[in-house]
Amino acid sequence: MTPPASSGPRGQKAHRNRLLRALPRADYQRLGPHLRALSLTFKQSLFEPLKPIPYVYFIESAVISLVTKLDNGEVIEVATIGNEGLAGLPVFLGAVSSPGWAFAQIPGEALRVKAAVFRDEVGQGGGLQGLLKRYTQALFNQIAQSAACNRAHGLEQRCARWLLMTLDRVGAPEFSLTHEFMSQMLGVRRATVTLAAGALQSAGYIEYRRGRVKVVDRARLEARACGCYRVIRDEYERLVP
Amino acid sequence: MTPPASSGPRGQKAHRNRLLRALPRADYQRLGPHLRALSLTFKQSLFEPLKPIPYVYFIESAVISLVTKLDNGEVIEVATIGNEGLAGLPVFLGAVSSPGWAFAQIPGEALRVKAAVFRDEVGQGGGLQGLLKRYTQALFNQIAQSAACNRAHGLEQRCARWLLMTLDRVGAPEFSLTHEFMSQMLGVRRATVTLAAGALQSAGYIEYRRGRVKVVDRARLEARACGCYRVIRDEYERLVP
DNA sequence: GCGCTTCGGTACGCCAGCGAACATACCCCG
DNA sequence: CGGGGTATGTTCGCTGGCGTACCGAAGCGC
Repeated sequence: MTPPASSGPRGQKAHRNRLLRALPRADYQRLGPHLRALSLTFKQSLFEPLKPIPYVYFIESAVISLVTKLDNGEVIEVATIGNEGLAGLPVFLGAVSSPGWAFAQIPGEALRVKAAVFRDEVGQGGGLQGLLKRYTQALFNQIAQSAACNRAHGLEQRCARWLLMTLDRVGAPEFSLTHEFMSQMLGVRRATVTLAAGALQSAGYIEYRRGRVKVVDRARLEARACGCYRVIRDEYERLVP
Repeated sequence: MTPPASSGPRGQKAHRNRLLRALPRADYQRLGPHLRALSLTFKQSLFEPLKPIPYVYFIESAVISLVTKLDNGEVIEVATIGNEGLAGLPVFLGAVSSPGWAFAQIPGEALRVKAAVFRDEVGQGGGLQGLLKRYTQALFNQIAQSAACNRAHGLEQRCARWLLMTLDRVGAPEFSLTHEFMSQMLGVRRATVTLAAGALQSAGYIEYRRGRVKVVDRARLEARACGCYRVIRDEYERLVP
């Protein structure tokens, strides 16, 4: 299903990444030769706060967390990135580094390109430019919605939203996840996640056992989540079809 | 101090807007003739959720709130925009509209340009493109930091941060502000703001009377705020000097 | 200077989520 | 098959902020 990590790309439409698929042919032909497939392992770091961002990653099947590290050392997730997008947007936006931190939340495949090469390619104008702008807008919207959501909605709703967003990006109904990890992403205690997840489980929306979750009733899970989920998803659809 | 609202711009360096000042001369000469100065009144709306964004506003002395409207009707601020930037970024990013909502939080001057004209000008490439990308990155960072901050920090710290960010953009140590308004921006109850603001007042950092605040000890207010304030400010300095 | 509106202060009971523990259950590895 | 480590379950008291409500006071328009 996924090509071996060492092989190069074998044609635009073989990719699962939506940005690469949407790229005009001519742009892809310039960019393609610089793409290098690789597998990302759990918690593998893609770039770190205020250090130069070395590569831009087009995500195929992994799921990336974009987090902000606070003064007290706590990290909080501000966005989730999957095959709809790319990690390393600051490079597109003309920054060498950013205060954010990106790592793989779910292991999987990605294609990377050196930051300098990517910057050059973007500099050519072309279709990549516009595509990435629209993607920026969608990611922008995701973060803005999360910011509001973090303030206004209770844990159970946010928990449901988070599961759905990860679910969409993983593609499979079951994936690895501990309460501990989720608690960090959501910025709450582990014990509090246990309660919220327990509620979702006993309601019959999800099932989990020791580090694995399975969504069994997606529709009702979505009904339980806050509207933020839909707002974010719809905006992605609208901007990066 | 501010030009009459009806007059056109009288030269690039007369502007207080940092983007316009940083714009290469050639770009400014193309864009300048399309700029139209106007005064923004309190709560004047610049664009609304999912409606076409008619104008892009370069802010001179007003302060703009970018808010997200939630399903329950509540609005929460996700970013503050002042003379360091511009309202209507989705136009730059190739969107016709956005789920956000922008309005004047503090009245003042701005220069606006029709969205279509702005889009054309950006399409020319040039210096505007890169400048706006870096600005996008800075705004991006502001929102990401706010998202984390909203989750992690107590009201008093966020309150201090908010006051500082507005202060920086207003330019004057005193400005109009009610507890009620601030409570909406911060996503808390009015009564809770009264407590937090009261604490800051009795600590001697600020003074207020019926809808006006005055910051009397900026340094100590900054010490009371969370580190998010500095992270956001420094990133603006770094990207849009 | 009067009255109305708007803003701020305060109080009540309530609840989500906190911090810190400790108890259990699962699963992998030896 | 039996540890040991890791994940989950549960408890305790605590606190920040909630919803609601009422009151006083400042300012504005007349």
